[in-house]
Amino acid sequence: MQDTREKIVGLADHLIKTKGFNAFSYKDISDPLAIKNAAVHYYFPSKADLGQAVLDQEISTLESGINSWQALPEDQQLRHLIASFENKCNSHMVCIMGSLSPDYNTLPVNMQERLQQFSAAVIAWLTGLLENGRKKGIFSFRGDAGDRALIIVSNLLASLLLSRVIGENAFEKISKQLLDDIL
Amino acid sequence: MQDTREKIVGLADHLIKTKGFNAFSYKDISDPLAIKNAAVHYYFPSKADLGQAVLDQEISTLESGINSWQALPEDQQLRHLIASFENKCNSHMVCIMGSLSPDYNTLPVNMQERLQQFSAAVIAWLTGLLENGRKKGIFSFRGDAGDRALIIVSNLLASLLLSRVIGENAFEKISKQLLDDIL
DNA sequence: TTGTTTACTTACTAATAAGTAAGTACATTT
DNA sequence: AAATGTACTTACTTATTAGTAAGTAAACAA
Repeated sequence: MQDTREKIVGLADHLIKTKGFNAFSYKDISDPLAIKNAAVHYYFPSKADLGQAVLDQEISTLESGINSWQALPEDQQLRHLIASFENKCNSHMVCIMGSLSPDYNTLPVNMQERLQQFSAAVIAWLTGLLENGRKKGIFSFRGDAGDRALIIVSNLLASLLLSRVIGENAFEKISKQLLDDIL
Repeated sequence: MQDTREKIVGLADHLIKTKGFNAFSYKDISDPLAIKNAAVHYYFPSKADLGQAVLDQEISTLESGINSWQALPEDQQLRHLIASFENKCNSHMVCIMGSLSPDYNTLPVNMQERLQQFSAAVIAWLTGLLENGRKKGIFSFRGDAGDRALIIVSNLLASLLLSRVIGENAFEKISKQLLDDIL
């Protein structure tokens, strides 16, 4: 069954977002699935392979999300992005970038590359979104759209981290201000 | 000598900011100091004790920094804060909050408490700074000063994380926009 | 001078980590 | 019916981890 493979990747994704890549082991995956750790190694010989699979899934999930919002007005697309972060906040997760970037120096090279790919994709999409939205008069902000995209990504990422420590209203406050600043 | 103790805390602080709390071991500290791992355990019986010492030092360093800027105009104080993050960026470090918050769920309780203390101290100080600066006409921004403080902390924290992945100019761009938004 | 404290080292233990080699049960293909 | 592939398990190895108990050499105190 391809089912087990998907369950492993899903669990690994969740573990990265709750405990961090260096803080989970194959046992954390094999136990809940009621299989042996060697079964996880059967699908993903090394932890680097598993990490890469998680990032590949994150990238394709992002791309399909972006695609499905394509026809919506720019502010609605931005709200969808923010809503996806709100979901993570409510289930006490951080985003993949927020989890993996502090550990960046300790990650295998293949994971570093995918993480760069992921962040480049988010920023490129958001930059275009802001630019188009500004042209249409939906958004209003000063300065370069790329810089504004960076600010928004930066705030969403950090809001999940801060929510862990100072409580969940950190996310609300930050995301509200973010929208207020450009609408 | 108290010297060794301080060197241990200093090294641990650096390791947390470069590799993360769960990714360094006592060997990473004992080797460069040319002592045995048991010598580290002599000063800090458990890793939780060492982590607490690092956070206590971070808190007192923060407080003495804040104190030394007290007499300066508010924008100068903010620039000092930003400069301290720029230093971290240049030496390829993230801040203590940026490193520890993704691992928050895996941290011992004493470290969770100190991390809350640390973030509360930063935000309380920055909130007061922004409020005073706005009264004097040095800063100009909409909304609650506490929310704005959250945004600034959030951006500074995340800019160091993003710099790791997408390059160092992420920090420049974000910090520049931050100042532009309120000056 | 004797005893005690300080700052370690030596030499471990127990637990957990990632990873592997060989075997097995079942399904599918030839 | 025989051979092969799939999805695992059993049973390990090797490395690393946090942590500890007991010893030691030098400094200091009574």
